[in-house]
Amino acid sequence: MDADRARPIAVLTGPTGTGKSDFALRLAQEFPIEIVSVDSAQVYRGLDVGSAKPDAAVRAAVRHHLLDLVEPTASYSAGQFVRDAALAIADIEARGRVPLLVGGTMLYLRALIGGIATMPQGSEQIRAEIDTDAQARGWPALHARLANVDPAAAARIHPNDAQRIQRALEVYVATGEPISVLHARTRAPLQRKFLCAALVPTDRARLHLGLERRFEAMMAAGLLDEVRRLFARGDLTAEHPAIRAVGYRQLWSYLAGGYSLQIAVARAVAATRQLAKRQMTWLRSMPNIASVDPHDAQSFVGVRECLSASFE
RNA sequence: GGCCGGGUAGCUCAGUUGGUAGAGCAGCGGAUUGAAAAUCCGCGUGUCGUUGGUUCGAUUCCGACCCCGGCCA
Repeated sequence: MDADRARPIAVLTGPTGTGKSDFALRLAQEFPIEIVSVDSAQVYRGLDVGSAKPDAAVRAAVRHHLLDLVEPTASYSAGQFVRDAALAIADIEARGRVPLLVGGTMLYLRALIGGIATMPQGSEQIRAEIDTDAQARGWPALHARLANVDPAAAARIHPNDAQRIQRALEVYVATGEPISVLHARTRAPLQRKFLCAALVPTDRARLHLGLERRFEAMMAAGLLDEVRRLFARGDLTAEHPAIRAVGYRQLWSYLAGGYSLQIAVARAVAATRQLAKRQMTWLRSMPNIASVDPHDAQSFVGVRECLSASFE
């Protein structure tokens, strides 16, 4: 058990659509691995084909954690993820097995590795109040209000970044403390080392082609029906985080009459490319991650080499 | 074949009363602390269809030609 605690935790990340899950399954054939998903869309029940969630057969073969945690009406979060992931890792290791973190939600990953400040979770009520205020006075006015109570945060947050202005004010209203002060108290949640490999394609054009084909495959696998089911529930709107996910958002707009299916698909594919690009921007800024090109013939061997110290 | 539109950034289009042009989207780079597959910031030289003519100067005016729509034969 103490040997386990000293052992670094393996992480396999990278932009969307690069084969992380496939590699994870192959690793699981060689080592006593259980997979911990690091994915902000797969936590929602009912988001299956569009989130590339492992199916029942795969989940029967290899145990997966942190899938289907909440209803799509709910709002999951990075803070919740850190707690859930820590519990999953402890559970896996307590049974003598080895966790492998797999996924591309970089904020979640960074929060787990580097920590996230202890702060109140989002409050519907406070956010609604701030929204009302913003409607009346405009976001620049709220940015100015933030500058009064928390100049450090205001300096870091762009006056147009409504979401972050709102969050900073929300935290101040809820706690009476500036969010910048809380951020400064951030500490790593786990006293563990991490061994990180990332699948990062060198050839951008090839990545783009792959993402387009992948989305078409999702459509062929019934993604539109899946979104129709969510649409028909009646308790979801385009504002819910689950419905804002890539693919779901665009098909939702199509169902709501916003534009044609053809345009929805084109926009969904573009949104996927943009997601992959942002994920790669994250990776460039994160230290100690070994990059492997998934198109390289030796990529699987490379990943196994990177992570093997965690498995033995 | 005739007439009418239109051919300008990868795409959709605006514009220049003659001084070589700009939006949206896409793309690229960046930020990222409980919505993160979210949110936000920055980046715009392209034979202005081709070719002659007029002009100090043409993408803009005139002619011819080519291509794409539509209408008429």
